[in-house]
Amino acid sequence: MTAMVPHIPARNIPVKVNIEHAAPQGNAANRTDCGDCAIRRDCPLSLMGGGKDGLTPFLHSRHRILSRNGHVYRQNSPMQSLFVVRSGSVKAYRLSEEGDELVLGDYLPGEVLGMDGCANDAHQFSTVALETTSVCEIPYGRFMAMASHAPELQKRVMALFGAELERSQRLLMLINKHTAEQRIAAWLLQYSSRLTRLRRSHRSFQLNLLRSDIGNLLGLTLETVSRVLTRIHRAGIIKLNGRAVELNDIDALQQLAVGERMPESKLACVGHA
Amino acid sequence: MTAMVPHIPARNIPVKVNIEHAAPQGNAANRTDCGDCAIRRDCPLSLMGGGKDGLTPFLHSRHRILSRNGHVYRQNSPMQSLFVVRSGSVKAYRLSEEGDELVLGDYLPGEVLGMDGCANDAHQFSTVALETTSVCEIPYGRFMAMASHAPELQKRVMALFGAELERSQRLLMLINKHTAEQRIAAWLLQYSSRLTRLRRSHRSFQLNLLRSDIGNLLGLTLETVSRVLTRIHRAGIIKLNGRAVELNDIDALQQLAVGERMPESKLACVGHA
DNA sequence: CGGCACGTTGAGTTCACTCAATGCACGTGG
DNA sequence: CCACGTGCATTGAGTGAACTCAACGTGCCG
Repeated sequence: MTAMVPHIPARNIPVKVNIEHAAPQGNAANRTDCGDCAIRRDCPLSLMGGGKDGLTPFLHSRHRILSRNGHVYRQNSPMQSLFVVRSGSVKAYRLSEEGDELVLGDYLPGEVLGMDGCANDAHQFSTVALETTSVCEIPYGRFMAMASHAPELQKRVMALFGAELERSQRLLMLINKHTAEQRIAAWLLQYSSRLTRLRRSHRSFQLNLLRSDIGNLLGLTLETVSRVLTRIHRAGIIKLNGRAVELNDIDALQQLAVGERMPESKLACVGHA
Repeated sequence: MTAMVPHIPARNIPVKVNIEHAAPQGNAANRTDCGDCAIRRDCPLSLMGGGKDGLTPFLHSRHRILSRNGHVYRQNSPMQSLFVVRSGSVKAYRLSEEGDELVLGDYLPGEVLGMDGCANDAHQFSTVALETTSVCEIPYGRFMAMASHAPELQKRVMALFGAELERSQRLLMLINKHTAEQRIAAWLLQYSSRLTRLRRSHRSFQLNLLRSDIGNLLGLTLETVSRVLTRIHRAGIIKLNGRAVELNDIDALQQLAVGERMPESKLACVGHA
């Protein structure tokens, strides 16, 4: 068996964080400007390029830098802003009445947090940084005020809502009717394709969630996640090294995701090497 | 064992349907008026009582009567309207790429359908009448146009979205971390409390979903649903007769829902009678 | 060094699944 | 009228996928 070498430092991840788009700290009180933003091309809330002059001057959006385990907002807290992830990643989770955690998903740069609070002005779940993370905060009230005069913007709000719904329905579908192998394969593929949108490598990436989080998200135990991942690894379909993942055979992964059994040949030809 | 007597006719349910609030057919081309609507007190989209004069004159909302298995709208069809259930009930389901059905929930009178289409102007799931059902159709475009001038209305739209999200997250939570018994107990309780809002009996009601639908919704097989229901029935916690349900011991049901084991005494004292 | 967080792996169990048979109510057509 | 098919539900027997419990490895940090 290969030695298990989690390469990602555990506690406080000092990994490469694209701090580049963080405005110079201590300057202008964190005021951000869409014009300066490195992800403005991908930002669903930016109006840059839409012909207008950008949201910032009207909205006074600000950025915030969070370190690992820092909360963007907490369940039941009043809803005041939307947040766009600029760099890093964020986990959404929810505590049940009985106190156990349910992971609902994760957010990557260019994705929007906070829609869960629009219902009754209180957030339905908590969101926490998985690593050092920069978010752009957009006051919800002003944003909606603008939106009501700009059909273009209103449409985007709706689209965001839809995305949120779609996200949770996909998950439901995945959990409801699929095996552990299918869930994990599908999740890896989905994660990969989200990276593509970010113009990052979709073949080789780091998982930002712990095994326990993945399990929690997909309705599995962490042990099962671990077992399935190493099984797929041993079949040669992915390469796995702690949280580092490489997708060697995306087709095979897709086969797994739709319920095809793992090819025995794959299992054999790797052996115990 | 008690004889199994499904009391509900199967194919085309001729059950008492509150046709009462259906405007006189053939008159005024189905035009409805919130002022006449029997559920206006419970209607989340009516402005009656909000001080204004009701939505209808502006919106030209109409009602539609569907018989069992009639679709309100279908997955991927363009989104044009919101619908309020006035009587009857509606099932929401979604077909995956592989073609299998996932039940997402059901809608009772006073609940709003159609929010799933706001994302990209196409519905994310299908909705179909479970029995003879009357819905009120509200043109989405006009509704949103009104909403952008009436913050009161805009708030409601947001609340509807939130409700939709909440709904799907609750389901996720139920499926992700709970046993068959817990899922069914919790679902029964939730259903019961929805009936309370309708001022119907929350102790005694008819299930509008088939066993297979319930299973599909809760991530179980229909056999498991059947087994669990009869087990709870035999424990004396509910009374079950086909689709007719009576909650005898709501406390015990709540215990089940949070994972308490079924009291042996209950199992014993009913025996095989 | 010891403690901790995270991950992997094994052994045994169990809950929900699959497959299959049966029962009831209803509708249809001879 | 009965015979038959169909839709829905119940029930049993056997299986298996994922669970629980438990041990151990690794790397980090105080």
